[in-house]
Amino acid sequence: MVFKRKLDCVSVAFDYPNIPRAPRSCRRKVQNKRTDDDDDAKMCAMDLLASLAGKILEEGQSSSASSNAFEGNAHENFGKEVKTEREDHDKPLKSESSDQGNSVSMPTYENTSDKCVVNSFSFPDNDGILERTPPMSDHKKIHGETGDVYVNPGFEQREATGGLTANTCNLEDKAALDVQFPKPVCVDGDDLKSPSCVNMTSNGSLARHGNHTNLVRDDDEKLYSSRKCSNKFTSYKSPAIRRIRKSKYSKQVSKDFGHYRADVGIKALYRKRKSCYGYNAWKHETIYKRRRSPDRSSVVTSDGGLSNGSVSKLPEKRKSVKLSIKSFRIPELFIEVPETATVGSLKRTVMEAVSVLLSGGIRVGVLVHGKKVRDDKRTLSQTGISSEENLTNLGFTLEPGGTSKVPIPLCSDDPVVPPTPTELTSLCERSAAASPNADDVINSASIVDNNLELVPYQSEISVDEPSSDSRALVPLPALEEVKALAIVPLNQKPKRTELAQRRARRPFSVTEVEALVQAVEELGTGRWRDVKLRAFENADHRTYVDLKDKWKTLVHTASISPQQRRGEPVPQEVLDRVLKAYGYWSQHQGKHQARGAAKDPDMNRGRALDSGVSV
DNA sequence: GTTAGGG
DNA sequence: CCCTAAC
Repeated sequence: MVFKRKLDCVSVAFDYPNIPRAPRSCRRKVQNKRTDDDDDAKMCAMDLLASLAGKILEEGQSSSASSNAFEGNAHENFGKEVKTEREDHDKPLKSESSDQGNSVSMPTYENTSDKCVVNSFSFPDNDGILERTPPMSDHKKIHGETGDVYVNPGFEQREATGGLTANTCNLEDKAALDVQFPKPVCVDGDDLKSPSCVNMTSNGSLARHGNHTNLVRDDDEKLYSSRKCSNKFTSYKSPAIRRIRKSKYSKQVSKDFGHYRADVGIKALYRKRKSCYGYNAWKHETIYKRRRSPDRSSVVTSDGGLSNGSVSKLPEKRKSVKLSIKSFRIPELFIEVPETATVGSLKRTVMEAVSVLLSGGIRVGVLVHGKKVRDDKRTLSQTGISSEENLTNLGFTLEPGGTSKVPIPLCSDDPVVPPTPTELTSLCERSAAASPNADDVINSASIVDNNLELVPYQSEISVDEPSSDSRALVPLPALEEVKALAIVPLNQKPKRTELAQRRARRPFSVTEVEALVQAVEELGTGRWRDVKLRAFENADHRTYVDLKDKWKTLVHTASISPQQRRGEPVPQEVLDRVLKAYGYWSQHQGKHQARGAAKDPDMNRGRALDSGVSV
């Protein structure tokens, strides 16, 4: 190996104390003994470590204050909130989750809980700028043996009344609900940039409050992945989502789920990236975000501060189409709450469902005369959308999932066989015009009043596990399947909302890296627990797995050209030590560690022998 | 609970 | 950073 060869001709700059690998059960004791040891060198090491720890702490504080903005109080508070809730959930959920494993029916839930199907959120026309579009479709109610199935055919335009309209809602049964957002999402002002490219950009107002960013970002993410997944998809820019104004609900989202959403969003990103990028995809997070920026600027617009402002200045190259969206029909959300649940808890449950839906990424479908427009490359005029036309024939759908989402009709043939990556890619493209039946199904099992556990599957599954997409996309028409969907988590390991959270990324500082390298030099690469105890004992956020992972990346970093390295540059000297130690310990690993260290002429000569430890 | 390795 | 098999 390169490393080894290098190792042979490089003089050793550090000592390798001969620390025998003790049985795990005694290692902690050994560690303690070592600490008490009078050995000068070790004391020096401890001093060094102490100072290092100080630096680390210092750095940690400053970095968390400056760079990790989203780890702030909200983060902490949210975690606490979740934790509190979890405690309430845990017990009942345990039995639930274990039961849910593979069984197909859970009569208990049928009997004890009420289910609602949330079909659409609409936005009151509060700005007077919205134009009406007529209903494009309706609920289709399919009657079954034990319940009703609401098949959501897609877009539905709702009268905007500003309140909660429960047209068919009956809390004693599954019910179809129309839920309206207090504030609208408006779309208008599209420019046609080229005849062959539907490049919708927005030029309208922007949300004045913070909450819009999430949605915009999600949209962006989705957009990005779409592109990644399909080269043919390049002409699709984005629907112009102009504004999402803060509301009671959105505030709630922001407050209660802001962090969650952000996190899940990242997770979703990660998963999507992973499926696209493969190995070490998480490394691309930063780049990914950077890359998205240009798109964002074309989506978010002018009057709120996030905009680029360029859109509205675009000269009229041709006739533009102005339209407004008054309400989106959302994918169905199955919600299950007990009769004893409060209205507040119901709200929260819907909230969560929506949050999950959004966090999983959403996609916009376009309907013209009630028909899905599947070809994203067609121009608006080619599609029959023009200023001359009566735009009341134009409709939109909000569909769950990003690009990994496979529309139901496309995978209904065999819902068990996961799509191959190739299939996914091709489906991604088509998914832009996905069936409105690609409903999002969310099962919410209720435990105690005010404590509703949300078990999202589809949106999360679709993002987290592309391979299980097809399962998540089992069509709804058959009642049995609906029951299964509503009651049995589709993925083997249901991911609770809490579990969907990902630890914040915390790049290692050079100081930390040095401490790590130091420890590995001394302890080897197979004793991460000891490494942790030695060099990161007080760094709670660094687990030994983290250290192991960091070492892995360090070795990789050290073996690539400096140009390919990212993040805070690690001094070459440190990287050299990494390679050296890597080479050494890969040569003297396992049970031969101690002996190898003692025998190696370049490393630590005599030291191991001095320690008197033998294997 | 740790380690190792793939994702 | 996550997940999990293997120990």
